[in-house]
Amino acid sequence: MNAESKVRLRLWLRLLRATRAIEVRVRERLRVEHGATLPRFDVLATLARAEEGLILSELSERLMVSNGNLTGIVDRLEADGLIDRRRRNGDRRTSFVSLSEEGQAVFERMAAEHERWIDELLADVEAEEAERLSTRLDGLLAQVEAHS
Amino acid sequence: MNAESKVRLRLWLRLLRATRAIEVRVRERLRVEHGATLPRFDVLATLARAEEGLILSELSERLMVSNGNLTGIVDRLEADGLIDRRRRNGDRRTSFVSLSEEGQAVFERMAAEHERWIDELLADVEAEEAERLSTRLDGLLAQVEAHS
DNA sequence: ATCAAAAGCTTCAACCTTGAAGTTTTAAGC
DNA sequence: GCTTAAAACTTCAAGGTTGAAGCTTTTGAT
Repeated sequence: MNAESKVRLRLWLRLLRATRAIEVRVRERLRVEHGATLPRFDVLATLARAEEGLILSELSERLMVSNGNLTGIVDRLEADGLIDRRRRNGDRRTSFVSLSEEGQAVFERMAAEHERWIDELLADVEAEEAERLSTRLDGLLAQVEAHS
Repeated sequence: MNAESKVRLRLWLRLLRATRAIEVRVRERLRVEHGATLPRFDVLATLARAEEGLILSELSERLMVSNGNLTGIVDRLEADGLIDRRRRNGDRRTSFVSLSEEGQAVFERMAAEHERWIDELLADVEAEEAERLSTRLDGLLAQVEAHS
């Protein structure tokens, strides 16, 4: 293995560690302050960004999780009254999902706090630096996704 | 919420997406080519780096997962003969864990491929760029960990 | 119109993950 | 020495996660 591969490997390990560190803290907060989990929050956030709603498979693609996984999470969110589920375009295969009124309200409260937590956690990252890093991670994502 | 917090939020979201994208691909490869999972690989990798071995709680801290979680993973790795478990310093509370000979061999094979996969996935990231990003993520991790 | 293939879900078993509660063992204070 | 606190695990229930297998519905090719 050449030296470049070591450097890339290190990048991947750091990426994973940094992400996990933040993830652990966000999970904890979501649980303690909202009785929520990260996957549930992610689903609500993705729906909130989608305006109209999404079919399940679109949701699973955006979240990068399996379809089977989403079935369960969405089941529970629906049971809790946070999302609505209906058919789309008369296609009887699809499950079109959107935020309920309550889901919208609940999400907005969580999202505002979530933004605050991240702002606190990353307080020492200058805006410019954050911008730069974001751009690079975006590029990185694009490259990774180009591989199949 | 001010503009800076939006930028930081975006950074976090990008971090998460990039990490997940890589993670999904690594998981798939580990499964298909080695019948392994990421958590198992992570445990082996951490032990391989530790030379002597580690007690469970040290392992859980490094991996940023709960103690209860590790019990199960380590149970299965032990059952598969990849790791050894014994007492340390006569302390009968601790579970001191290390790679078995087979575990060492299995890990080395996986690690070499893992490095290759990452090298392929991140092929378009220049070494210098990777270096820079790593350093920044390291700083970011330190800042996050400073928050409790 | 027919029928094979694809799309969209759901179900399932196995594993991962968590935090809370409980057990055993060690350390600390008196 | 005794007793309380702390440390290190394990167990457990609930939820998340996956890929494989299976079901229904739609699409596309003929």
